[in-house]
Amino acid sequence: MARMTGGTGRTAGDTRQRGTGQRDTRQRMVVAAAQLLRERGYDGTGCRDVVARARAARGAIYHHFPGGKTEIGIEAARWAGGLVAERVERACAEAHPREGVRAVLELADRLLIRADGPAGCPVAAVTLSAEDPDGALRAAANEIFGRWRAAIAGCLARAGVDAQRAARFAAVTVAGIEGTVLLCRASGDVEPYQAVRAGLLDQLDLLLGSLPGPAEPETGL
Amino acid sequence: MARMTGGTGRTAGDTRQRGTGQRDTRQRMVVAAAQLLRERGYDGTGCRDVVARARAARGAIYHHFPGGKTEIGIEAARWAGGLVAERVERACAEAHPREGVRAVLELADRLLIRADGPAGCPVAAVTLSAEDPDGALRAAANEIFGRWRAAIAGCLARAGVDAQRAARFAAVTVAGIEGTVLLCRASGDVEPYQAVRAGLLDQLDLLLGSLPGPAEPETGL
DNA sequence: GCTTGACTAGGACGTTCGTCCTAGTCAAGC
DNA sequence: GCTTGACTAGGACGAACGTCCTAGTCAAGC
Repeated sequence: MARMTGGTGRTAGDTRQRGTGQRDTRQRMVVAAAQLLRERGYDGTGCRDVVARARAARGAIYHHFPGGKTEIGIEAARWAGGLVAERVERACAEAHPREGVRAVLELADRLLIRADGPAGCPVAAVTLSAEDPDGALRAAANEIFGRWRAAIAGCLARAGVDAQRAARFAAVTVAGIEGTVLLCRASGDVEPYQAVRAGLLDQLDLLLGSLPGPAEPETGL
Repeated sequence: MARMTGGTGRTAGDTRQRGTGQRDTRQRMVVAAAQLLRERGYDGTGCRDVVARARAARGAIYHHFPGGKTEIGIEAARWAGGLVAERVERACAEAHPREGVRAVLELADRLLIRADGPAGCPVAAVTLSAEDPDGALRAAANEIFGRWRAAIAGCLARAGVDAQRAARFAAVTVAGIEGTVLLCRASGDVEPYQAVRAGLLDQLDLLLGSLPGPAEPETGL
C-alpha cells in the first residue's frame, strides 16, 4: 500500500525500450532473488519477497519465469555464482597463486561475508533447498562450484604445483570459503574469516615453498 | 492412520518410568529434529514433520518444548553437535594430530556426508535459518563450532605446532568440513570430500614437517 | 484510431505453516 | 476408587506459501 516508487506501474521518467519489453524487470528479479537467497536461504525466501524487493508485479513471476520458484532460484544462483566465477577466473588467469588466492578470499569477504545483512551465499542456499525433485537446483550449484575449483587449481598448476595437489588445494579453498561464510554467520563477526584466510595462506606458502623445481618459476610476466 | 507402533498411545511392553513422565518422547523428538535438520534444513522442516518422525503427538511439541520450533532447533543442534564435539575431543585428546584429524574427517564422512539422504549438517542448518530474532539459534551453533575448533587446535598445539598456526589450521579444517558437506550435497557424491580430505592431510603433513623442533614428537604410546 | 502484445496489479485457489486449545487416556499415589 | 498429572490425539486459528487467473494500462505498429 505504501509502496514508495512505481506507483501505478510506471513513472514519468520511465525509459523502457520500445517493443522489446521491459527486459530489466527480469534482471531486477534475478538480482533481488540472489540477495534474498544469500540473506534468508531458499526455503526462507518467498516469491512474494522477490517481486517486492525487485519492485515488480506478482504476475511478473510466471511471465518471466514459467518454471516458477525453481527457475528463479537457478537463475539467481547462476547469475551470482557466474559473476564470482568470472572474477575468480580473471584474477587467477595471469596472477601468481599467492595473488590469485588472495583475490579469491577478498571476493568472498566482500560479496559473501561483509555484504549487507548476515553472511551467506546464494549458491549454498540453492544447494540446501529442502526440495529439489529433479536435482536442477543442486546441478546448477555444482556447476558453479566446479568453475571456482577449476580456476584456482589452474592457477596453482600453472605455477608448477603438481596437478593433483593443486586440485586438492583448490577444493580445500572453495570448501573453506563456503564453510567460513557459515562460521561467520554463526559468530556474527569476521573472526572465522580472518583465521581461515590466514590458515589458507599459511598452507599455500608451505605448498609453494615445497616445490621441487625452481621455488617460484616465472610464469611469463 | 497406519501408524505401526504406539497405537492408542502406549503398547503392552511399555517401560516408562513411573511419575517422571515418558522422558524418551522428548529425546526421540530431538533425534528426529536433528535428522530432519540435516536433510531439509531449518526452514524446510516443520514441527509436524518432527513429531511424525518421532512418532509423537502434535501436542507433545509445546508440552516438551514451550519455546516452540526455535527451542527444538537449538536442542537438536546442541545434541547432534555436542555428540560430535565429544567424539572429536576424545579423538584429539591423546592422539597425534595426523590421527586426530583423520578421525575428525572420518566422523564427518560417516555422520554428515554418507549418512542416509543427502549430505547435510544440523548445526549448519540452524545457522542458516531465515529468522532468528534474538540470535539464539546462531549462538548455539557458534558454541558448537567453537568446541570443534578448540579440540583440533589443542591437538596440534600439544604436538608442538605454534598456537596461532594451530588455531588457523583448525579453522580451515572445520570450515573445510562444513564446506565439503555443501559441495557433496551439490554434487551428489563423495568426490569433494575425498579431495578436501586429501588436501587437508597434505597440508597437515607440510605443517608438521616444518616444525622447528623434533619432527614427530612421541606423544605417548 | 484500433489492434496487439508486454507488462502491471492483485484477487483467489488449495495447502501448509507455527501455535494454541480441548478432550481423552493411562498409571501413580492417596 | 478417586484424584492428579503426564502425555496423546487432533481440531481450529490466522498467516503465509506457490501457483494460477483475470482485468487493466501503456506503447508500438498497422
